[in-house]
Amino acid sequence: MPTEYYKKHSHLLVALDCIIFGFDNEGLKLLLIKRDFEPEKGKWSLMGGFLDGKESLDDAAGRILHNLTGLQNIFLEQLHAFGEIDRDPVERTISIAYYALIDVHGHDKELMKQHSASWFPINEIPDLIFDHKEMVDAALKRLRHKASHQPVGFELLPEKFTLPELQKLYEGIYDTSLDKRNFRRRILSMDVLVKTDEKMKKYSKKGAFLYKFDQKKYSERVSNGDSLVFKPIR
Amino acid sequence: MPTEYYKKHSHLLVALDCIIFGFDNEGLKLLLIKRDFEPEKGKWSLMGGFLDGKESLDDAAGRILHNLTGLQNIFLEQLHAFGEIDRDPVERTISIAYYALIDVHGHDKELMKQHSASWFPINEIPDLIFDHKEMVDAALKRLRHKASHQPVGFELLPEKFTLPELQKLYEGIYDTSLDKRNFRRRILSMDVLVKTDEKMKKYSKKGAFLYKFDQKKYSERVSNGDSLVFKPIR
DNA sequence: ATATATAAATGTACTTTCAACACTTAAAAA
DNA sequence: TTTTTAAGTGTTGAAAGTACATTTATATAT
Repeated sequence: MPTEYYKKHSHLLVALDCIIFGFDNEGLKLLLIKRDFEPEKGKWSLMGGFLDGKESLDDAAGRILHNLTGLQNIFLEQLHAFGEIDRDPVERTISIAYYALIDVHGHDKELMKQHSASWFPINEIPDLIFDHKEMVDAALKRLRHKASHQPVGFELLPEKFTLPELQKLYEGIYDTSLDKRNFRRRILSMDVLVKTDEKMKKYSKKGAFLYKFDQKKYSERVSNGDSLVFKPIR
Repeated sequence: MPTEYYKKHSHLLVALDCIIFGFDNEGLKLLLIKRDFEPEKGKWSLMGGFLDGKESLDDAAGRILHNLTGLQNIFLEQLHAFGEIDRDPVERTISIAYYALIDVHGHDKELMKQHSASWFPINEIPDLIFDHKEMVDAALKRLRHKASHQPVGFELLPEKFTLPELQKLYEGIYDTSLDKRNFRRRILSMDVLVKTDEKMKKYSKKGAFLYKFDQKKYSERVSNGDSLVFKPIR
């Protein structure tokens, strides 16, 4: 039962919006949906939804991400709470934005169709509803910062990936080009990748060796306070 | 008018809680209040309040900080939205936590009394209500991260401060000791401090020169994309 | 007046990390 | 067998980071 003190304050709608990043060896992509309800029906938008009574914020964001992608146990992190008074023209709503990193290939195409969802290159984002552009900008900034300190890049690739792919990913994230030798040396010196004996010949005749990220090795070192930190990538 | 679509979703209380850091040359301090209302009356708590209808989240956090300290235009940054279902036993409430950095001396003592507020050394935080301990831990982590990349330390000191004070501050934030010569060289090489010709003799016979932070110089360089970044301090 | 005590201020040499740069190799296709 | 293409590999010079000890200014005590 609400006490008197609590009663007099206003109760608001709480929304969640997901900034979903993907990568497809061309560059960094953003997943958007075409809104099928008012207001702003037919406009491009982040995937969102409202908080239900019986779920935490993190769970709600996970549910919304799952609704669009069919994916679970994905990298999904709270970005920021957006709360300008008029951000939603219908009714005062605050939105907690989350950003997700997914492998652009491994998700449910049927759900994509249902939501009229589509991937956009990060430099060709169309006009978005409400304050969603602001959210995307903040998410990109966060991703860039995060990727320079923690090994989140791997979340955007399949389980096995080549070093040239990983380099392309970082080049996409930072919109820059990197020296192959320096990049490989730096990544391998972290000692969190495991080389397999398989080669991937999708992008070259010679083929490139596939690697896996060793989450266990990484976690152990981090929890040892071993200050293993991804250096900023330049 | 809410559309049908919006109506069916639940409306929640939105709270704001402020993690207020200060520094007094002994170490990093946290400002807490003794709650004067139920639930958990008499227990230690972060300063908080509820979002009113006609203010943004940032404004609300500023209002709450002002209510306790009398201060305005203070470093105040959103930390995280906390939304576990049972975090407030009275009613489902989500709380947006903000953290603030203030000069421990320059605030309103009268307001402090009214709220039975008190400063606690960061290593001697008493039991706190709800999930406030979690908020404090997250804020401290954020402060440590932030202070290693951006010049936020100055927010915790008076306008004029000595290098030994600044060093003590960083030692407090990181709970470590630093080499005087290396610290001074690093800080001064950033070229964002202005030396005054005044000396402060509070802590020594010889006295130490007072410096000011040159916000303008710093901002200019940052907006030039000059990648002037506070290196992590070890 | 002189000695003493205290914290402020300062410089150098060594080590590690960063950044720039070009050739060789594997394998498919011609 | 040659050609084409991307993968893979090392070295060197520059910059930044780290460790470390003595001198200086001034208040206080003798």
